[in-house]
Amino acid sequence: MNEYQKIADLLYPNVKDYTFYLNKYKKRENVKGEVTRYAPSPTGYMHIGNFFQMFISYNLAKNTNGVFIRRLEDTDRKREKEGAFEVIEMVMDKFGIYPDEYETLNGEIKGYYGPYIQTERLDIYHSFAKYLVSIGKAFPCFCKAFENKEEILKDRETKFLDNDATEYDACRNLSFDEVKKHIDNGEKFAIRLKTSGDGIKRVTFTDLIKGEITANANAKDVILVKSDGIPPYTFCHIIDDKLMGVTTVVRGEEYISSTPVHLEIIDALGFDRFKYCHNPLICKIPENGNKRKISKRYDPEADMRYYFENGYPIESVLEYLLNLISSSFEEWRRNNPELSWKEFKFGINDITAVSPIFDLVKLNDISKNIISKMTAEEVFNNVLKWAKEYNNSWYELLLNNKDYAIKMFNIDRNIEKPRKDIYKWSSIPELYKYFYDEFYNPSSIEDYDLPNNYKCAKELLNEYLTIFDENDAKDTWFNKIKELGAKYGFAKEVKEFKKNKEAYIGHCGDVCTLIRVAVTGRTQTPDLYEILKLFGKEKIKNRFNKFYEFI
RNA sequence: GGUCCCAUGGUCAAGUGGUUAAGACACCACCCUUUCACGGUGGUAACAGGGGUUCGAGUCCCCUUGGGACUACCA
Repeated sequence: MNEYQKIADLLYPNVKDYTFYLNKYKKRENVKGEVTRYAPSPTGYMHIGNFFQMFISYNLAKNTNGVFIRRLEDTDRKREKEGAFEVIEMVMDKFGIYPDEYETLNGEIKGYYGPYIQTERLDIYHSFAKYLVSIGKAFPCFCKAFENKEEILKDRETKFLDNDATEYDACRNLSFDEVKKHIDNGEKFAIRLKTSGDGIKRVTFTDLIKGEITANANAKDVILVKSDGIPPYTFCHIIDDKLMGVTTVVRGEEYISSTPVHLEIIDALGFDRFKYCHNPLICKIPENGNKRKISKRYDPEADMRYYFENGYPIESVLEYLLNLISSSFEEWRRNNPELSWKEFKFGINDITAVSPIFDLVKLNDISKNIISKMTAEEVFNNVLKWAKEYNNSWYELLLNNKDYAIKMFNIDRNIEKPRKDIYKWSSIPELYKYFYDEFYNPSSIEDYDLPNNYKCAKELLNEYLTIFDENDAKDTWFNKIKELGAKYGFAKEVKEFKKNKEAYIGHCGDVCTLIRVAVTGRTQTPDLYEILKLFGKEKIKNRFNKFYEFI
């Protein structure tokens, strides 16, 4: 037994040989497509950039008939945020993105390559750490870690000053006896990689989005296992990805610069390298004009829960993201207006290399189109679902008279050119409240900027009530309005009015506006004919009477 | 400081050596029109700068500039 093996045994006396795990987790024989994973750490509530990356990963697996894994990377106990993983589970669930393999916090496991929670895999990591020590590619370190971020920042400043390309640790050449002395003292140890980097060597790897990247090879004795016995992301993701048979690592482009470290570890372990796909980061442009990563601290839309609270249909968010991921999505959508986004297959080459700027206006536009294609029933169900969680009074209101609500949502819908004014469910109350008597709230007629017609408003409206028939066809209905208006001095045709403005007090459109205002309290509403039909004579009469108080 | 990534209108973008430099969103105008929408037509608006290579450069190379990421016993 050589010196390295003796140290390894001293450090990890009771650990299985790493080959045990290599044998236990067999290669996936029947999977031809890409095996990808989403590996969130529960350090914050789900961020849109995080979701973006997850969504790319998911699609890559789906589009190639591969496997999509969700793995919880909970190795940073200090930064762990309670409830964060539950939010991730909830968000994925609501968006209908189901991993093929996963583990939930209440212990439900799906897949043969688990556990899928990293803190449940510590023995595995220790085996591989022991192996690296035993072949002299890693070593125990007894130095003191930095306590906080300030210390790190301060240390960084001095490092920048001398710009040393290599960073070898003081403990890298400890003998067995020296190690034993520390251990016997009861000191805790971390494991560091004994880098073969010299600050001159370079590495090249291929990124599926950016192409070939050449960078400085790692030349730091990086931490493989922290002194609390838990490895950092750097080490465990490699072992997990290997054992779980991951083929392509999809992650944010902030990881490009740490890839050389990962490569050295992979090589040291004797694994095959993975394919990499570093996706761009979603950005914002704040006041100062400089692009920056979208952040939950400043941008409410960065938190995925924003879309639930505001009631965006999940398809809207997904399609917007697809639009950012692949430039060919929009054209595909135009050519396939009826298909689900799930039918859209994009290649990895379609993914843009540029960090896109998040555009809420564009998202809203996509959302308007999606909602305009829904049936009234679908709208009703969606609004109801939203209201149940975020607007109790509207939940009651809608549920109270479902038929009425559906008829209301059906106005200007299910036609060739449907109305497109809803992009999120939370705007429904403001948009539709006047359909309910308790919210019918007209103000003084002068406030509506009508032509002079308010002088005869009451008589006209009263007479309209006598001729209104909810069974009239639209043409008949409109003709009646024209005739009635003519009696009071309104032009029957707009063109006629424009030609000879002096002869009339307004035109038939003005009569409509008056009726519209009287019955809804607004100058802007969907189709008036449909509204009147839905309301019926009695309701119209009541509203007219209330409106008279403001004349 | 160092390393890496990125660079076409306000935004998303097409473009793979020869184009009048697409399209979408937003904006503006007009048309349609009972309001608002929808729809239609048109418009404003871009290859960051400088050098090369080439008969020819948005496209290839170099430099500059600008922006971003990383540089932890975080991920």
